[in-house]
Order: sequence, then C-alpha cells, then structure tokens
Amino acid sequence: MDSAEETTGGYRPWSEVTPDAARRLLVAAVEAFAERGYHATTTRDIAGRAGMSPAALYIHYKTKEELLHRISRIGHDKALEILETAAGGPGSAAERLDAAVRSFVLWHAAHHTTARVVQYELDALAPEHRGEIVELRQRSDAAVRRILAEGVAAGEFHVPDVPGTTLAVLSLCIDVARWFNAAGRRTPDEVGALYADLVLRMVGAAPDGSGTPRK
Amino acid sequence: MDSAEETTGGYRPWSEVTPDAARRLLVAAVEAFAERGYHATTTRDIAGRAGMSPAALYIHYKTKEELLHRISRIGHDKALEILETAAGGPGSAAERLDAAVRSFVLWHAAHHTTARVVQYELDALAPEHRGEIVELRQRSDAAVRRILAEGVAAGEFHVPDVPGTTLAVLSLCIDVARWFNAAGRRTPDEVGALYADLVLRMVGAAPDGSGTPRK
DNA sequence: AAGGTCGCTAAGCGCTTGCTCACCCTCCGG
DNA sequence: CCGGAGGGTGAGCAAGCGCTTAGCGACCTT
Repeated sequence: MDSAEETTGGYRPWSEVTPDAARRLLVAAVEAFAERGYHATTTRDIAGRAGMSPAALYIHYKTKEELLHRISRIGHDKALEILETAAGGPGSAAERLDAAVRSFVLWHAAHHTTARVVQYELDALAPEHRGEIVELRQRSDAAVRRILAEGVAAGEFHVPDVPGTTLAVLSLCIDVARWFNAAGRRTPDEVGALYADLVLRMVGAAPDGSGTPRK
Repeated sequence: MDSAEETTGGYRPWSEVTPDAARRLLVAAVEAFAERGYHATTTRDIAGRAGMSPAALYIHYKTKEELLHRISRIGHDKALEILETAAGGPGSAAERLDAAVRSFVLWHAAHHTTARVVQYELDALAPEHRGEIVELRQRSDAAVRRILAEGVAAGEFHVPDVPGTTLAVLSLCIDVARWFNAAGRRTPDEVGALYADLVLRMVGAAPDGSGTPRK
C-alpha cells in the first residue's frame, strides 16, 4: 500500500521529472495506474493523491494519456538501459546473460508498481506513442537475442530456437511485474538470483558457479 | 481480427452457456474485453457486437461485472482441468510435466483472446468473485508443484527451490496469452512444444526424447 | 507601490457511462 | 380469437468522466 516507500527507496527515481509538482503528479499517476489500471483511473484521483485540485493536472500535462506516455517512456528507457548494459558488458555469454536476467528481474520486482504500468498498459497509449515504445521493446529483444546468439556461437549454450527462447526469457522476466508482491516472502534480489539460474538452465549452460549445486 | 473464427475452432467452447442470446453476448464480451480491457469496454459495445440493443444485455446478466465473472469462472475451470489432468496422468514426472506445460500453453495460445481476459482482468472482479477465482488459481499452483516435488523425490529433476520454480513455470505459460498473436509465425502447437522443452531444462531433466539433441 | 507572471482553484461544460423502464412484438395453449 | 409470458427495443436518467475557463493570491521585478 505504501508504495511511495518503494518509489523513493534505492536510487530515487523520477528525478528527471521537474518541476516538483509535475513529479508528484506523475508518481501519483504511477500508483493509481498500477492499482486500478489506466482506464479505471480518473484524473480526479491522480490529482487528489498529489494533493491538488483536478484542474492542476492540466497545467503540467496536456492529457491523461500524456502522463501514461511519459511514465512508459521513462520506464522503457530504464529497462532498455539495464539490458543493453548487461549485454555489452565484459565476461562470457553466460555471465552476461546472468547479469541481464538478474538486473532486469531485480528492477521489475523492486519497482513492480512502475513496471506494471510500463509493461501492461501499452494498449492505452495513442498509436503514435505506442509505435515509439514498441521500437524500444524491439531493441530490448535484440539485446537478449544477441547474448543468446553469441553464447551459441561460442559453444556455451545449446539453444535450438534462439528467437523463441529470447521471447520466453523476456516474457518470464516481464511477468514478474504482474505477480510480485512487496509483502510476499521473496526479496527482489532472491527472485533475480532464482530467475538467472532458471534461464541459464533454459539455454543449456552449466549451472556451476551460480550457487546451484548440481546435487 | 476474426476471432469468432478462433472461438469456434476446435472443441467449440462456451457450449455450456445457454440460451443462445446469452452465449452471443458472452462471446462478444470476451472479444471486447480482450481487445480493449474490461474498464475500457462499454456495455453498448458488447450489445452491438452481439447484434442487440444496449438494454438486451440486462435481460441475461445483472451487471457488466457478472459477464466478466462468468467468463473468468469458465476459463479458470478449463485451465485447472487441463493442469490436473496432466498432473494426475500416467508416466514419469518428466512426461507429466511435459504434458502439463504443452497443453496449458496450447490452450493459452489457441484461445489467447479468452486467456487474456481470464488472466489479466482479475482485478476488475468484485471482491467476493475474486476470492472464488483465486482459490482455483491456488489449485493450479498445487497441481504443478506436485509434479515438481514428485520429480525431485524420484531423482528425475534437480530443483533447489520448488515453490519458486512452480511460480516461474506458471508465470511463463500464462504470459503466452499476453504476447501470442494468431497472425504471427508460430502455431500454438509449436509454442507448446518449445515451452515444454524449456521447462524440462529448467527443472534439470534430460531433454532427450523431446526433439532437442544434446549436440 | 504597481504591474506581470506563475501555480493553482472553483465551477462547470459537454459528453458518455452503466443501468432502468414503459412498451411492443411473437409465439403458444385453451 | 384471446391472453399471458418471455425476449427484445427506444428513450432516457443520474452519475461520473476528461477537460476548460475565469479568476485569485503569492512572489518577483522595476
């Protein structure tokens, strides 16, 4: 419930959104969209959570959809940055895949409120905004596919269907935003470690060195 | 687009819904909810798709939410039946896990319109209806967890975290409903086969006999 | 002190929503 | 030929929606 806690914990997100009133509205919108969904959220609710009158929203954003677009854009930028950093990093393909899944899942769990909006409210965007976002998602797909292809070429992975497995890996990570519950048993780090191990198994990499004894 | 095609292809679903007008309304609601989401769908749109006036909806259903509940209930019953049939079937744990994932994914892909409503519109249900559905989902979780636990006990699987892996397997399968596109490259059967293989790898079962040569 | 700007509000407009109600067909037993 | 019943419609209600507009007070510059 106290998701203001989440959104300020750690690396202090939304710092790129100014002025202060615009950021407060955006954070309020993230919470409301994540709880009820975009269409079930009213502009009055968003403004109320930010401690403002309904009209105040329209000083900083032209429409309710612009709010969603801003949230979606910032979130996708962050998600893509995480994947591309891991994909372009040092180490073997297995190490990079581990890092990519671990950090991608960590972000989806730790910021599941934001991630839920980013990953599941895409259809509510206007067509031209949706196109822009879809492009970012294709680059995320390319980053993961690159790691898999390189791992196969290096003989580290055994993957018969690289595009299909890429899709499955991303799908698995993204869905964390749907089920993860901050009040649940697992910490974001634990889920990241579990998922990194599962994905390494999926690609046929030896699970040694990642904390999973073979017996 | 022509998802009437989908909903009548194969085993002819919704046959349990009578009379005919009630079924037409329900099928129309599935299509509309899947396309736009529950909250963005109007009762006028549903009635229009079924070729009726807006008022006709309320002859067969008390509210719009009752429509969603009926859809969700029937869909969850079907999904649970698929998993429990596979879990209670004959064969080794690996064979049963293969069957469970394959058939569960097949259903989510072939009936992705229905599955999308069933899996992603849960929050729109009234509290008492949601509780009923959550119970069914827990039984789905138990069915998969049972296969995993038996496979570990029999030495077939190597799974350090059975509850966590159960969650991941179900999450992976469910998310098919989000991304699957009938106009895409893969058939539901192909996705089922791919996912069954990936899941067997996740649990550390030898992928022999499922079409994935080790080299 | 005057005047301009900026962030914000109270009030409300035009429209759509879920849902209702009075009425009307068509069918069917007597 | 009648009368009741059940599936259907046209019109519309109260409420709530996204968004606009006129105006207000605090603050800055001159």
